[in-house]
Amino acid sequence: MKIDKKNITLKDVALRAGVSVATASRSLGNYGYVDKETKKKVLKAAKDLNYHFNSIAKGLRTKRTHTIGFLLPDITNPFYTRIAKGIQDYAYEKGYSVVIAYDDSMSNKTIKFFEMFFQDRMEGLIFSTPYNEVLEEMCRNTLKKGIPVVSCYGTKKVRFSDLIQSDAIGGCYKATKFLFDSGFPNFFVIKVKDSSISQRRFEGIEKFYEEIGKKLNKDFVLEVKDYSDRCGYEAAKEVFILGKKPTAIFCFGEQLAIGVMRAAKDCNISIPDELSLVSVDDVIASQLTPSITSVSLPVYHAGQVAANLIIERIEGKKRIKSREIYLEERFIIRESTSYNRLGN
Amino acid sequence: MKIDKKNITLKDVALRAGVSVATASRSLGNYGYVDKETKKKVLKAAKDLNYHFNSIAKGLRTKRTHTIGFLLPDITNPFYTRIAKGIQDYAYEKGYSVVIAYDDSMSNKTIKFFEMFFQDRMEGLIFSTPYNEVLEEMCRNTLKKGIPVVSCYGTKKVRFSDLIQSDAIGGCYKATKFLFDSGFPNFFVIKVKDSSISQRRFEGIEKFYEEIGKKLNKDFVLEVKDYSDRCGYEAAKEVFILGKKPTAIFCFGEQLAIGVMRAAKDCNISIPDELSLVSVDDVIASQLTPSITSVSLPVYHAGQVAANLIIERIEGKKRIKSREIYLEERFIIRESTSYNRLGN
DNA sequence: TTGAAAGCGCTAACAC
DNA sequence: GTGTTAGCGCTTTCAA
Repeated sequence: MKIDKKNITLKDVALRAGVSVATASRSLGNYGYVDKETKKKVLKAAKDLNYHFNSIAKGLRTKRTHTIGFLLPDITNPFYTRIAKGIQDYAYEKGYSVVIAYDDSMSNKTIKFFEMFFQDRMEGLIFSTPYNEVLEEMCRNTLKKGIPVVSCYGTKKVRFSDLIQSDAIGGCYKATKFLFDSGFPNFFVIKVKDSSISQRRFEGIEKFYEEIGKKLNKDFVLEVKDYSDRCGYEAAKEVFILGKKPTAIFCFGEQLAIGVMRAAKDCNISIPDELSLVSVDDVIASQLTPSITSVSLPVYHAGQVAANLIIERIEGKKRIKSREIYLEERFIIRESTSYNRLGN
Repeated sequence: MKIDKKNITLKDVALRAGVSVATASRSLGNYGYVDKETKKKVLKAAKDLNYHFNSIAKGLRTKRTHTIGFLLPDITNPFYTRIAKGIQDYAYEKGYSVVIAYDDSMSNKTIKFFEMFFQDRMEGLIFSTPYNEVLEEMCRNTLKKGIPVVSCYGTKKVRFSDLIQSDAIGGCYKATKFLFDSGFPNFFVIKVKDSSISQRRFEGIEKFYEEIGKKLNKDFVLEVKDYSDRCGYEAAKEVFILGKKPTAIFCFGEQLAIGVMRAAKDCNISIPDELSLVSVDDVIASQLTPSITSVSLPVYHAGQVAANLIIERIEGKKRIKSREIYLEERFIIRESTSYNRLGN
């Protein structure tokens, strides 16, 4: 295997084309005045030499990197990588590359990310992570340097240029209406304690009940510790064992619903024949058997919006005021729900 | 919001610390001879000024970027992002950052990636993508420039420095033995036509049969077009409708197995009571109900190995010969399989 | 329309 | 131990 000795630079290209580096630069960079023929010569020389542009050098000179950093909590979770895809697809289109990093919710990794973020002179920050103190401080730093920050389904409790959130209230309102119309006015809810998003989801349910002038029975609300399948399993199992026989359960997270499915299986309760199940998130809901009727978040679209907002700011069309955008959630009916004629 | 006017450079730090840029550089870079006290002064000055090192400039000067590119087909698939995580975790430890890109199996995106790869002067390439012509050409280019290339569960049909593959034969051997010992000597297989990995998996089955001196009944081998859940569904459904009543099915891909579960549900066949199901990949197998007994690939570990190999080469401990590493697959017994006393 | 030359922020000889 | 200085490869005045 032969290895190219020396890096080909603009100078080499210019030499071969018989022009100056300035002209070569203008030809390759598509700017300034260059004679058509000259340009053609330069392009040919570059191709002949197998020249690869050095964007490091360009970056040093122009102080631009066309790079956006995206921080997410867990790279193996499709919920976040779908956001990442939305961001990248949009950013690439606009000539930006995006560096994806995850911090596994560990602040030492968050610190490492920001070190890299600043050292590599990234031009914008998008994050989908929950609150932590390092993030808060770093977002402040970032903004102070004039670099825009967008929270995309991330925490609301730090400084940012723009924020994208889910219209959780609207989504759960739809789900509630569906359950009600399907004959399950007394469905159970599994929500997470001390979770602000769970709280907002709950407001969606309350809103519906308010509108129809009924009261929600607090006995049907189950509060669990976190969004894990284990919590869903334990909560459901307890209900089943106590013989409460719910006809429908609404979970505020997909993993919770997966736990409920397992509990139902254990107790020989058939979904959807004996129990209707509704979930939120829609990450693998469609792949399960039965597939789960879900409130679906437009994560890919959210990523695109985030990229759009940040590039808009990077390119200077920045409005002073920060924006908060709430993206609508869809409600998708699948196999895990049925119609209940009895209405109990 | 106040915005920092000017970028703080090494010069500023040196000025404030009352030393030369060289000394400042030595202090911040931890190399060469620097007096302890001097170093302390420089560090303080840097902190005071909120100095952020400019790795673009460093890169230009040293011609090193400490960056590895990782190309995968689909960023929303946890199979690949677990590899990515393995790579990043290892690389970060060694002071490298990794740029993750996906090409959605579209060669124009592959081209874009390599443009970026060369322009940004990345020092190593890892890919998990299947064969395509652009990839082949670009890998050749990359190697010619002296940049190492590692295929991590990617195609074997291009030039590379090192290759990591799965011991598909061994994994399927284990699964076959399990099915046999569980009383299912006549299980059905769903494999994919024209897939080299499916072919190797099949060899694992044949190997077992050879050892016990029996012949595999070809009637039990189902060949489908691709690895989609749809193909799994259709193949299984047809078998069920024909009344063949298999007692066990072994799928060479998780999505195939998901399709089989759906078909079984449709036909009122209970898993595992009436049908045992074994799968390969282990991406969401543990989250399904019932959870699927699976051949599990050590993807995270594979990523770490890939990162290790490439960094070894980048740092010059390169052996001439290219290596091929086959990583063992585990076999995990879950709920989708039972024991068959009848043995038919 | 093209070229000469300065300089982006850093490192690494080399001199002191 | 520390400072001086010449570039790394590119863009961008400015002058021709």
